[in-house]
Amino acid sequence: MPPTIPDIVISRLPIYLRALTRLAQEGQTVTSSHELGLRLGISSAQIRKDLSHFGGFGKQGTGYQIPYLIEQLKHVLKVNREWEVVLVGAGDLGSALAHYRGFANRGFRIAGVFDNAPNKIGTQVGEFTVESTERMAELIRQRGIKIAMLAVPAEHAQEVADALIAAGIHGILNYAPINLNAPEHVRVQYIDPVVQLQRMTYYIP
Amino acid sequence: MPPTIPDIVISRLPIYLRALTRLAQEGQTVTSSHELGLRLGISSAQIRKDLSHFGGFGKQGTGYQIPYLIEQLKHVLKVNREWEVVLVGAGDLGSALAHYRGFANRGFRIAGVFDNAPNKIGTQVGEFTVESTERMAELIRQRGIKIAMLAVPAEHAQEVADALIAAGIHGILNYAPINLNAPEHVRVQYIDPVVQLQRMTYYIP
DNA sequence: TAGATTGTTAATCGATTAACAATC
DNA sequence: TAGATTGTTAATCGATTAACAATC
Repeated sequence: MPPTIPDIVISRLPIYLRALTRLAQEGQTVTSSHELGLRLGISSAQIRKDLSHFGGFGKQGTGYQIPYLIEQLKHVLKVNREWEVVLVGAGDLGSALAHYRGFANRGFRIAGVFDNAPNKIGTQVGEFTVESTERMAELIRQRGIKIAMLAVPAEHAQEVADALIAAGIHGILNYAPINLNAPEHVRVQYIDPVVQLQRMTYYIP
Repeated sequence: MPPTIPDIVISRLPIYLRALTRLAQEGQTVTSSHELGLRLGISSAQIRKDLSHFGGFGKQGTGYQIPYLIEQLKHVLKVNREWEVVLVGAGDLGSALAHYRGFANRGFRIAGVFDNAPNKIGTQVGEFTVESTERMAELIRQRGIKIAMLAVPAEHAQEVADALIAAGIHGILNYAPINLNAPEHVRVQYIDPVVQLQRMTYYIP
């Protein structure tokens, strides 16, 4: 059995991947743990240690080939393929997410947008026609979709989450400002701008 | 000199505050570290330890008075007052943030929306008229604003951040998918949905 | 070769948990 | 009083860092 990788290590890999992709865009082909660490405010030892969980991706004396390391990290994170995701909630935030062009080249594609408000159903958001939440489970099952983005009001987040999980969803990116209860096998990630803001004010004189 | 509180403790306080506020909304007036921990998937010992950094807020045998604990946490996090924030970037995401009604009752108020695109300047987003980024520093200095939300394309994020910092900003909530370099005294928090999604795919079979 | 940088080991540091006296 | 729960101490656990042999 492969050893379990600490979750905190996994959580840093997308940050490395993002920085490496940017370095590549800037035309750089090689980097070192030291340089990457400087950019990210992380120690070079930590970067080397994190990467060493998955194999030796670098060369002594020269460092890491950026395109190669990008491929390896994508492979580890399983984003060397495209994941379809459903988006639930077609309000301001859902609409912004539906329009966002940054998912495609990083491994994700919105496969459908759902809302239960009668005045939303049938309307167009970006390239999507908003569908009734009643048809949500159907699409998820049909296409084997594993990931959902949840942009509904806090009052409805738990019930929608329950429906998503029942339909086979394994990961929820929750924009509602509320904690979700979910079974062990479902990963929930949270995005709440106010929580982030409140994490800053403590430090501001 | 007061002892330094670990950053990881501070980062959990907004989560506690959010859950307590919800409990209060549900009409509950008292809770325990055990109950709160169950809701959040955190051990009761950790919650008690975290809170004990700031004082004894509970009573043996009965637990915590929710309204009192809420007030105390707001005080610790300095959100028992209103912080003005500037929003830079009036695209889809900036527009969604400008419309978001969830800032006001949690300690934050958008004081101005800025963009440098000529076709955006002067337009209305929610209750705001988009202003040129040239007038940004003026407002920040005038009103002593300390916090900014950054919703501009990655290519411009660093230069805008530099301008914000020069104008006196101490905290940046960065929605651009790029790491920002900032001096020691500036707190930067990141919101990148793709990073969150990539943190889930590793675990999904 | 000399310089640079990796991958890894051991040491250090810090965070979480368990346990319990105090007490409501 | 008996039961419940806090705040805190000490033990455990896990993550980060320092250091360096290996080697490009």
